[in-house]
This record gives sequence, C-alpha cells and structure tokens, in this order.
Amino acid sequence: MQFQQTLRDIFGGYAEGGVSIFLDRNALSHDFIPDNAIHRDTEIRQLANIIAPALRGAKISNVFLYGKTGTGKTLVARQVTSELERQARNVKALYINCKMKKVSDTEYRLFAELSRMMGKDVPPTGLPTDHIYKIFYNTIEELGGTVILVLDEIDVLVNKIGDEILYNLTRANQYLENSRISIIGISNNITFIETLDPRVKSTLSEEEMIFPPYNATQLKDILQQRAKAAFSPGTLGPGVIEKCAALAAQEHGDARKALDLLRVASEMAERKKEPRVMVAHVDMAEDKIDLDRAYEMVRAQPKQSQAVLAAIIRLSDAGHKNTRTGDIFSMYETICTKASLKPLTQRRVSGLIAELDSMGIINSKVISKGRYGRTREISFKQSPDAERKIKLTLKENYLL
DNA sequence: GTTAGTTCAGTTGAAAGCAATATTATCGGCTAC
DNA sequence: AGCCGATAATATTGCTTTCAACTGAACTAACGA
Repeated sequence: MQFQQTLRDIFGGYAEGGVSIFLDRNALSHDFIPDNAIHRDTEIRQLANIIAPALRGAKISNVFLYGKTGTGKTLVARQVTSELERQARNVKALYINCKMKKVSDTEYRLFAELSRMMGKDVPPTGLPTDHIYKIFYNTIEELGGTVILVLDEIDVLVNKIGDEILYNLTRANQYLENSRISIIGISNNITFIETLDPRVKSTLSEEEMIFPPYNATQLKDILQQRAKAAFSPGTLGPGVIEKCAALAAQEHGDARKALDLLRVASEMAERKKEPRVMVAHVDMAEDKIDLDRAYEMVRAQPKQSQAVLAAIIRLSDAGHKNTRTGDIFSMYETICTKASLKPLTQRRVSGLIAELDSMGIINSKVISKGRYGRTREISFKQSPDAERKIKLTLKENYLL
C-alpha cells in the first residue's frame, strides 16, 4: 500500500515533469510518529514520571490511558516508552494494537505475537496454549529487566478473550525472578474499565490518565507541524489548515479526523492537477470521507444484511414514507426469492435493521403506534453520491 | 372527562441449533541412540 | 524412546432460529359526576 503510494508519487512526478504537492505523504497518516507531540506536554510528563522508576530497575505501576479517538493516547504512549527504552538498558517496550485481527483473536495469538516481538520464533499455530505462556515467560526471564506491555485498544482484547488474560499478566510478576511486567492499557471506552473483574481492575489501573480532546487551536498547531513535513512549501492555500481543524474540532477534537481531512483534501487537489490545496478541497474531502465510509461499510456487509438494505432502499424509492419493519420484511422476502437467497426470520431481520442503524447507514427509531402496535420507523438517508454508489454495489449482488 | 383494560406489531433477551473453523489429542511411522 | 506430521475428536465461533416476555400509546368500555 505505502509502497505503491510512493511509486505512484515518483512516477506521477516524472510523468508530468512537475513537482508533487507532497514532500512526504506519510507525515499525514495516523501511524506516523512525529518527533514531539505538541499540546500533550502534561500527559507526556505525567506518563514519564510514572514509568521512570524502571530506569532504576524498580517495578512500575500499571497505567490505564483513556480518551476519545484521536486525542494522542497512542502517540504519547509510544513516544514515552520508546524514549525510555533508549535511555534504559534493561527496559523493553512491546506495543501491540489489539484491534489487529491476527493478534486479538485468541490468547495464543497474542502471546505468540508478543514472543515474536521479543525475537522468539514461534509457530503461528500448533502449540498448546499453556506452552506458549511458558515460552513467553521464559523469554521475559531471559531478557530480564522491565518489560512494558502497551496494549492499545485493550477493550477489544477483553471483549474477545475475556479478562482472565489480564489477570494472568498482572499476576505473572509473582513467578518472575529477575524481570517484571507492567501494562499500559489504552482504551477509548471510558466505561470499559468498570466492566472488568474487580481484581483486574484494581491492579490494571494503579494509575489512570485521561486524555482531553484537542480544541481547534491545538488541532491547528498539530496540522501545521505535520504539514511542514508533508507538503512542498507554498502548496497549502490560505485557511486550509484552519478549516480542517475547525471541522475536526466539531467532532470531539479528533486529530485523526483532522489529518484525514487534510490528506484527502490534498489528494483531491493533486488528482485534479491543481498546484495548491484550497478550502474548497477540504469541503470535498469531507464529503468524500463520509461517502467512502458509508460505501465501504455497505460493501463489507454480509449478503443478508445487504438484502435488507436493498429492501429499505426500494421502499424509500417507491416513495413510502416512514417504512415499518413489517413492510421491509415482506419486501425483503420478495427480494430474497428473486435473488434465490434463503430468507431469514423476522427476528433476525429486526436485528439486522438495528445493526444498519447503529452503523449510521440508515435511520430508525422505535415508535409506538398505539392500538396499531409498535415498530420501527426506518428511513434511508445518505448523500446522493453515496446513495448512487451503494445502489451500484447492491446491484452487483443482484439485490436491486 | 377519567380510569382501567385491551390490543396490536413488533421489540428485545435468552437459550439453543448448526455449520464452518480452530484446537487438542491420538496414533502410526521414522530417526537416533 | 522420542519426535513428527497427519488425522480424528473435540471445542469454539459466528450466525440464526425458537420461544416468550415485554412495550407503550391508540382504542374501548365502564365509571362517576
């Protein structure tokens, strides 16, 4: 992906004999780690203070970081741990994003991946689970010193595997002779920690840090910093950064969103062969991001869910207002027979509708129509562009 | 006009079924001793 | 004997279905003034 991207830059640049808008496109991607995180000084200092004792080989507290998406949790954690790693001889930080499927699926995979990160060659499958535990602990013992586990999106992990795994990890120190494990848990779900087993909860969150959202000014600074690395000089039109920052600030100060906006906007400018990124591009980018999101979501849906969506769209195209579950279900049945799909039960369809709603592809709300029962009022609402694209996908699957 | 029931059209939650996968256990064959 | 890979046996998932309780306002009917 990245590789192709750079290739395209190079080739594109040569073909047109001009300069790309971009200097380094990667500076705008989420996983780019700038040298210093601005507007997160307090957090950096706080976290550094918590884990600093590792320098003297002391056991450090487990930390739990939470805050909304794009508030710099991951960034701060990675930066502080890697700096500590650099300064201390016997500290090893392992960063794992639990959202990655290959990691979080099973206990085994998590430990296999962790062991691999410490340089142990572990077969991807085949060993019994307690065996991998042993390998993991032995490796840590060999390494000695302090091992910091940074578990990003830890809530995903717990949802999948359960919280014993954290319990085991926190208790592991009892068995380790010359090394210690500490955990930095990162989550954007604040309520998550309450759902944990109390034993785990108290050990995991010996220290807690909350990351507040960025405000528009801070976002602006962040964008400016990245833009300096990302763009060739003079390619950013006036007000572009401000606009991106403002839009993202409206959405709980999400720096990730701000970066996305800036990146997509400049890609649009580039594709149109325009020399500068303008505010208009940002507006277009905003639309495009929404559109792509909806479209990708629909594409990723299983066929049955798409069939339900097709039923909804068809009814709304036919001019029905306030479609009810019953209407959708019967329309869905006819679609199923046409597409030779095995129709699901009403119960399931009801659930699918609820899912589509929570993904924001459709709008629905439960409504009581008194004597005439209770149902959902459902409507399909997307920008015309997205609607067109979605319909196309559904047509591909013979559902419309 | 109030109040107490009814009723409808699904909603919602829990439990259980089922097929596809993923893990574990077992077994025969092979190698090194 | 010990190790390996293959295969059978078993467990785990991810969807679904089944069952059944629950919902909440429109509609009714009875009540009381």
